[in-house]
Amino acid sequence: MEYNAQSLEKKWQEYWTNNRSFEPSEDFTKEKKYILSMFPFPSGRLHMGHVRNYTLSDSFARYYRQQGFNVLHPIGFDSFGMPAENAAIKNASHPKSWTYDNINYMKAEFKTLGFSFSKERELATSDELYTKFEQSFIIDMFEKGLLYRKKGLLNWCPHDLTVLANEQVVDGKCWRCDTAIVKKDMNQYYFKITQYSDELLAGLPKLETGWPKQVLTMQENWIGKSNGLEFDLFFDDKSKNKLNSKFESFDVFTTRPDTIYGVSYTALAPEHDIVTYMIENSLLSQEIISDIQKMKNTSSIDRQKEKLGISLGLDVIHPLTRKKVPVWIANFVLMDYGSGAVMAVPAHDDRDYDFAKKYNLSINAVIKPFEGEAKVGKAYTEVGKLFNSGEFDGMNSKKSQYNIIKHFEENNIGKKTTNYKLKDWGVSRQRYWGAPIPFVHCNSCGIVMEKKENLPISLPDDVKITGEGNPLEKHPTWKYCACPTCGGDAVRETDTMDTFVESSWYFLRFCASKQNWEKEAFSEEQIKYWMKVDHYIGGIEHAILHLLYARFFTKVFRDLGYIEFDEPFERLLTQGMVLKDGAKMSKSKGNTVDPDALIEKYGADTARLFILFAAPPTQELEWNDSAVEGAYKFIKRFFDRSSNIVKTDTKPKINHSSLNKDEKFARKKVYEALVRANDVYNKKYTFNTMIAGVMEAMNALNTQTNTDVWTEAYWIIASIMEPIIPHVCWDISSNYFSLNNLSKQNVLDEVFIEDSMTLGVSINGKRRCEIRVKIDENKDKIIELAHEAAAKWLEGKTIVKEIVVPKKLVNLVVKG
RNA sequence: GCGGAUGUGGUGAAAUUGGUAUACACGCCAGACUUAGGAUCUGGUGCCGCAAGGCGUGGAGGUUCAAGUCCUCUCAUCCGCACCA
Repeated sequence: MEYNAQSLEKKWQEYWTNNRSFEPSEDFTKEKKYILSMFPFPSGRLHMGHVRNYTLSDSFARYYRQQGFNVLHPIGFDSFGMPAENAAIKNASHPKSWTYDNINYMKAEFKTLGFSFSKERELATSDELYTKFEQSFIIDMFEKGLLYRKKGLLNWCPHDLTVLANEQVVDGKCWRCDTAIVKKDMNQYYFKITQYSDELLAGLPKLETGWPKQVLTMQENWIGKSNGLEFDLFFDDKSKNKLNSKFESFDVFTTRPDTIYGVSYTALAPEHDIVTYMIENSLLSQEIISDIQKMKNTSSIDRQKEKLGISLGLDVIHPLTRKKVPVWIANFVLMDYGSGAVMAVPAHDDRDYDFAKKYNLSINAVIKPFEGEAKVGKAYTEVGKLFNSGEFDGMNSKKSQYNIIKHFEENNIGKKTTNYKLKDWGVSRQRYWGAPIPFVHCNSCGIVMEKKENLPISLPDDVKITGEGNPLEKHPTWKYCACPTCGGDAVRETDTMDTFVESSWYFLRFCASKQNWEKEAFSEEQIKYWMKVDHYIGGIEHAILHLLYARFFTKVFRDLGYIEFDEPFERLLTQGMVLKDGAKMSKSKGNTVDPDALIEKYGADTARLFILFAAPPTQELEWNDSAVEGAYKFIKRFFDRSSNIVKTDTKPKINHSSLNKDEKFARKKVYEALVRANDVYNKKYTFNTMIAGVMEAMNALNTQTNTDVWTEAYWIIASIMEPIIPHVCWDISSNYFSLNNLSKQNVLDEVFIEDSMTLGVSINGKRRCEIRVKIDENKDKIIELAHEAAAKWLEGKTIVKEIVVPKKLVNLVVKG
């Protein structure tokens, strides 16, 4: 029979659908696995990154089904978000129809790829039922004080009168009309994620067994906990007068109190209150004011590229030396970290050093190395010995931090403080295609929560997305409503929510079976059974934000009493990007590979096999058309050679000792592949080497003709390859084994027993030859054999050392 | 700029974590079969060299009997930087 991927795959896809093969059981006494891949934004068509993501999760899901687990492997769509509006602007379409058309198309694509998703739990986050519960949670969080309103700086296009996302700002200009953007201070909603800073940080070590270390490190750095000293710097009288006595001092935070005597200037963020006051009261020249404006309108990343400063003509008094210290504005001082002001020690901080050099400010060293001298021409940032530091002279700089903080505290001029880089999470979006924030602004009651029975607050359908203004704000009627508290005239909040909110709890929603979706977000019983997610698979680009937000929501839901665990994801697998010609696949570069075309030509199994074989999942994947061809040929060979096997409902029993050398070797290779397969799902995720193992087994099988060996091999290989190339494996398994082999496979140790082995022989670490020895050969005999084999290289030399590494090699160290 | 990663044949990659570098595959070369081959099968293939041998894991040093793996410095590429998802 000829291998025909298209008809074979279609046949099994229909079979799986008709048999509801992948719907989880409601029998909660069975052992479960919850396999989740990050759900996609419905951009229109699947791209290779998606194929990689879902091939990985599908392999896990299928593997655990074979192992007898009750598997939940759901899928949905993260369907709110800006691209739907961008498409609407571009094609004069409606975000809703664009989104749901895309979803339908992509669902069909999932089917052709043979992904074993539970179709009955499919959801889109833009569904009203999803919005309903999300809004309800938002209200809960508001009541708990975890959601609040404050001013925040946004990118504002003065021409389109709209807020721009960072990606819509190109070189400081609006992407649509090229107008220079300005930063605008607007009221926005924030989640108080900082209330959980410590817990989010403390939870990281518990994830060490299941999460990649790099992700934990990135999150740790992102939360950015640091201990240090906080103190006030007081203006001298002259400066105080300049400021009309409005400000006495400002607050600074430092993680290096040991360098306090080295302070030679201080720097404020351009957004600092004092700067704002000086601008508003014309205490600075027009020229300086416009420089400050320019600085403020520069993105935080661009600001760090070139250090810029502006002298304010003010001085503060050093808290210990009582000397005058000039006050500057510096573009690298961030308003939202610490107090937006720093003490600068150019002698011992790289940034401060560059800045001082540029503006010719003094550099006062106060720490020197324990031995020798510090390098000239750069900041000395290492630990050392204090000098020029008053009573602290001679102390170890690291240890002096404690003493200096103590000194500040005893004299009541400063205190020990902990700071975090983590900021509260701004969730307001001034856009249409998102979940409305369920609040109402009432003239008499102020900001009022919507009543839960009125949820969901749905979006109006009759809008035109033009890219100008906020569509909900502009809508003629939508925002007008009665106050839920007093019944008086009120207006709805027109901000919608960040789409990261939806993706912060979708994994909980998946636990609920569809018949209860109207009634509740999820049930306690279902959550208890399915959570946590056993394997979570997605792109490394989500290492920080999405994963941190999902962890935050989990802790909040716990504190709201909805769930009983602290962390949502037991194990995390972060996949690398899919590249072509060394670059990320993108439409603009024209280097995309269309999954549909690939499936049409070779079938889904080929696409899946190539993707898992070409690189380990955590690494970048370089696309290669001829390697895809190779994957296809392997499957075809695998299918063709199934003609060597005989029909059976049970695995053949083989007497290993009666086999010849080639047969034994083939069997050993097959079982080696099985051992590797089990390792993949449990710890290593190295599908590529597991597949290589199967290929080795196939090559070895081909050197012998024993039908039992062939049959046993296919019984096992069709089982371990089924998670990867399911269609062809189901076909073979149903043709020959009544599908009985698609189940847990046991390793037979007897096939690994050998009586001799090969050892490498090295001279001075350089491999020269090899010897064959009995498995339990003693050391002296091994050395003797090594001497014989390496005689040529030992001539005229003296052996100074002989190293035997059991089961590996012999190294002879020679001289002369 | 800050934080995180990656770098091994012509190509994608492997190496049980300090122990025979290049498994498996692509490509290439040769052969077989064939009217034909962009099908299939068999064999070969790190680089230099006729050979002996030498060299070889981005680069430069170091530790070790032994380094792709550990240390120091350095270069290049990629991811994230809070309104892309």
